Amino acid sequence: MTSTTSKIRSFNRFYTAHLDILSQHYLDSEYSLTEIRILYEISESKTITAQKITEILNLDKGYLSRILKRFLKENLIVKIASEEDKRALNIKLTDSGNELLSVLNTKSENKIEGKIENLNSSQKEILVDAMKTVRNLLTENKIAREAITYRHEITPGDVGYIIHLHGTIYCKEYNFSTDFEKYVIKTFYDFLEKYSPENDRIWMAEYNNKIVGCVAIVHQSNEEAQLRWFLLDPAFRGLGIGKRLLTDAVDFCKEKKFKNVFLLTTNMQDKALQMYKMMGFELTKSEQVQEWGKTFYEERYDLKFSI
Amino acid sequence: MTSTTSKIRSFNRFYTAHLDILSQHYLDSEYSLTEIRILYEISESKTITAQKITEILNLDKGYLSRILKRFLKENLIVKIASEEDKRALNIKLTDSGNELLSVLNTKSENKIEGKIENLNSSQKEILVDAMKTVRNLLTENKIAREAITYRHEITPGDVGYIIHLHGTIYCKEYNFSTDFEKYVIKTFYDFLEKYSPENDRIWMAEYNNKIVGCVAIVHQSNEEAQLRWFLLDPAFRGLGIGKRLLTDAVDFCKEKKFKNVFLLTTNMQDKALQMYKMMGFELTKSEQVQEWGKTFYEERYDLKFSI
DNA sequence: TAAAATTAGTTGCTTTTGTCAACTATTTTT
DNA sequence: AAAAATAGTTGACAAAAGCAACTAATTTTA
Repeated sequence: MTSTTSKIRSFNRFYTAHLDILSQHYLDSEYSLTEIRILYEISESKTITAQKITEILNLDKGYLSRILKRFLKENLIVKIASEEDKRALNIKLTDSGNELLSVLNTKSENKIEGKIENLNSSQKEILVDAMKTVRNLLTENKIAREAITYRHEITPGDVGYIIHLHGTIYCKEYNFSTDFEKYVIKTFYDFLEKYSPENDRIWMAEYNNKIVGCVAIVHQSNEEAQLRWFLLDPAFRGLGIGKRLLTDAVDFCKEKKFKNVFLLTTNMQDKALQMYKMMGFELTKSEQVQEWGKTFYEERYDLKFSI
Repeated sequence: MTSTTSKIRSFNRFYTAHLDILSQHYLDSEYSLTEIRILYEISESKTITAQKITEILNLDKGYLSRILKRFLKENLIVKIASEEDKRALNIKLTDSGNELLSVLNTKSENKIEGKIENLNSSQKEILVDAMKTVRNLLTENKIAREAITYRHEITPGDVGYIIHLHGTIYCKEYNFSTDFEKYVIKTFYDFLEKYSPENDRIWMAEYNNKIVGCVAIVHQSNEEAQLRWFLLDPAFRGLGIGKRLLTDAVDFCKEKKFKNVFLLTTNMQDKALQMYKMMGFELTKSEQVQEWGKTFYEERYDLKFSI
């Protein structure tokens, strides 16, 4: 068994080598990698103090001072005495500094282009998405709440993906067989047959353009609706996504003036049950059944809206 | 619009900073990053020549020679005269070299552990998968044929994912509406209702544990079968996956002694049509229809097996 | 098969890169 | 108003890396 950590270390070694190759071309130029990074930082923030650069790039101030001195002599930067702090100097790129950087950037981009030239556009998308995921997870040391987006219009692929999530998650967590997925497929087919954009709605939570959680309200009559397909990818629990989805669903029921909303679940879904109860749902029926390769209680929960 | 290249550059800068932070701890030890990498390379290949190390790590041989001299003095390595080439020396780690490296490795792993401690196991899986994808795409500058795996047992989640692929790909390529996905859901439900493991089969091609292509054979009688759901993610075309899937499907038909296999498609699927024809399928029917928000020809192709 | 070219590794010398501490001028804290 | 901290500069120095000349062995070539 190789642990997560050692897989990450392996990736780190790989990426170190990869970055080394990309930075080779700087040897052609008369500037070192550090010098170019300094130029890049100056360009990024338009105007910056030396102090700030040492912080960002972890450089010794004496070392940086000398590099900036050279840049000044070569007319790549200008130093402008700061108004607020007379000790500090605001550093800016000159036109020729900008030009140099843009030449170097182009070279760097060509080098990268060469590394991905055989990938088609979909593959490039896969690459960029994966990088985004790596960055997100490493930066935050968690999945950022802000990285989760919500929507409720059904677009092609959504229903299939939600079925897929049901199949995999229920198999992983409760060891349900493929029969369960077949059952979900049936429920979705029936739903789509009777789908009324007015009275039915599916909410989806997404991370990196992938659905990670969902819930739906399906009207049964003008008075009653069913809450269905409440599901959250285990990787995305504890981020308030479930609460947000359920709240949206219940709010929709109120807005549509349903008098009652119910849901069918099993006694196994402990996490979901907890949330249902928190939203005010109450157990109204419980029955032992044997299905999808398991024995469990099928339960009905109801939430009545008082007038 | 930010291009792929600039997104990659941005990731590179991010990861450079990330690696810098991780390597900070080497400042505590009396060895430089280069020296540790050398030790690591020696340990990896059990026994290695100096020449090989210079190639792998891009080091000057004079520089390396001196580092190895220090390692020798400190009893971290031994140099054993090579039998085959009397100029060369085989380098090996001593016990204390191994010990040092393992201490450093543990430190490095702790540092990484700290970076991911708030991720749960599913999130760690997502991270590792994403790294694998990045690595795969950058190393090969293409998707490696060997990275594609094939299987034909239906596991939970498969059917949902295949429906999802149909929905997204047909929308992307032919602008089909969600009605098409609904139709696919119906076809799968019907299939699962009558599914016979003996006479029906679905083949799936996977990359990184994700389905990227599929095809199925559905028996109609003892004599005839239908080929269905032939689909390939655009990112994975041109790798021979389609051919492999179709060949498997046709071979299965031969094995099951069907006399005829047919498929229904549209005139729009030019790429798939080409492959069908290559496999020996012939057009037997063509009819104009208006569906899923488009007008097109629905076509039937047949492949008869001569006795 | 002997001379020429190449290769693995070492060593002396040099440049580049980076560190440390002392210093000035200014700002912030007490 | 004095003390402490901060932005930046400079001199001295050490570490990291590169270059070229050299030895000894191996491979190529003619």
